[in-house]
Amino acid sequence: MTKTSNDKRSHQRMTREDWIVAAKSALLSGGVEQVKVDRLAKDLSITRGSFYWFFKSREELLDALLKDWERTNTTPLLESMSDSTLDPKLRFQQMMQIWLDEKDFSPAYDSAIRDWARTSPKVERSIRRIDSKRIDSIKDIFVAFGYSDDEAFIRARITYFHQVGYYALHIKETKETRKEFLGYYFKTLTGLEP
Amino acid sequence: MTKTSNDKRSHQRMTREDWIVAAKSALLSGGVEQVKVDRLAKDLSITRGSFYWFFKSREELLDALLKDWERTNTTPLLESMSDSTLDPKLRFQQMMQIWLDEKDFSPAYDSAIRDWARTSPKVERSIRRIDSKRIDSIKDIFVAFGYSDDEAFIRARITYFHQVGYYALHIKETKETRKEFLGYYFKTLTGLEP
DNA sequence: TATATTCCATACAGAACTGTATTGATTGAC
DNA sequence: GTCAATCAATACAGTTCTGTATGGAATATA
Repeated sequence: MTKTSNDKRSHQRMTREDWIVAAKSALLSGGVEQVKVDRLAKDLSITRGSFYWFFKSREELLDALLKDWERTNTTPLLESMSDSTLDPKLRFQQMMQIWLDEKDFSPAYDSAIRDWARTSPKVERSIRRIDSKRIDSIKDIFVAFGYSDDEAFIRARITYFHQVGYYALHIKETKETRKEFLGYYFKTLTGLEP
Repeated sequence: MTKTSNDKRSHQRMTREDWIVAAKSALLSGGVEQVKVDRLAKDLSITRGSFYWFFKSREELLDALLKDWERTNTTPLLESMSDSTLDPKLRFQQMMQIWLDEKDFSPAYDSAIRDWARTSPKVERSIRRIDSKRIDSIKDIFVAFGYSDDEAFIRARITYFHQVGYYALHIKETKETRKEFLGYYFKTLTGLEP
């Protein structure tokens, strides 16, 4: 793991948050199995003595990490999608914009949590709940387009699963390239002309 | 890991293949980080002495596992999709059928390898190559439908990424439910009436 | 400046793994 | 049945991790 060492010593003393940040970074770059208090300490140039002052165990850190994800990566996204007063076309475009911007929302964080869910029932439950909420929100948009409940549901699925798949493949493209395709995405997913 | 112990002793002596099968099972249920020669041995009720007779190291086992995936889970699928003499509508339906059947192809195996790719450049290269081939094959179908190169490409992406996302979410549905939705999938993805 | 609180270093015990080396048991070929 | 090849058990050394216990340093508060 040749990772840029996040030396924190220069800063001052450690906080609980610092450990979570380091854990997140390790999770993103290598999955849960790489977030070891051992390595985090080395990365932060500090000893595990500090860690065990802030956390009871590694598990407690992982719990905190999951909470961090929920707080920073799911609530804002959902809120930004649920303004039902707007024109559906606009809502759809706004959604695509959020996926594209990767500002209010980090796809990499999402993917990492999804991988983790594979081996942790706790995480599995958490992400399943979030996925359902997101799909429902997207479905609302298609209902507003005038589609039947069933078709709106399938279109929402295709839209959402497509995003998940896109991130799962770790495609590397510039935002410009992605923007060029936006028209076709709109046409296919909504079934309407752009 | 409450896993059904694949006790092999009753059978007879171990083979290289037996270890790979056990490794695959561990990979599927818990990711690469769970395939430890230690645990495999315990699961097979044998000692690691056997393992190190067949394999130089754990890494050699993982290499063999990746090869197994390529051999059993990619070649057959691609071949079944590339019969360009057929009607595109039929080809599309055949493809959907393969995803649905999960016979010539194991989505779970695919997902597990994809997770693994996150931490292994070797695996990453492998799956990236396969993904490209698959997307190309799907694109061919949309081109046969009469779509432009660009639009065919995007529709292929949506189709494929959607599948990847579907499996990444570990959705649990009966095949009957999935079949009911097939019409809407066809309509959305191909832009045509079923 | 005393002193209590907060934070960190160090040392220890132990689990879970990898890999090597050696010997013992089983099997097939003759 | 002998003997060589194949497969497996055991013991050992070493690494990477977790968690505990304890003492010492830094910081805030009085």
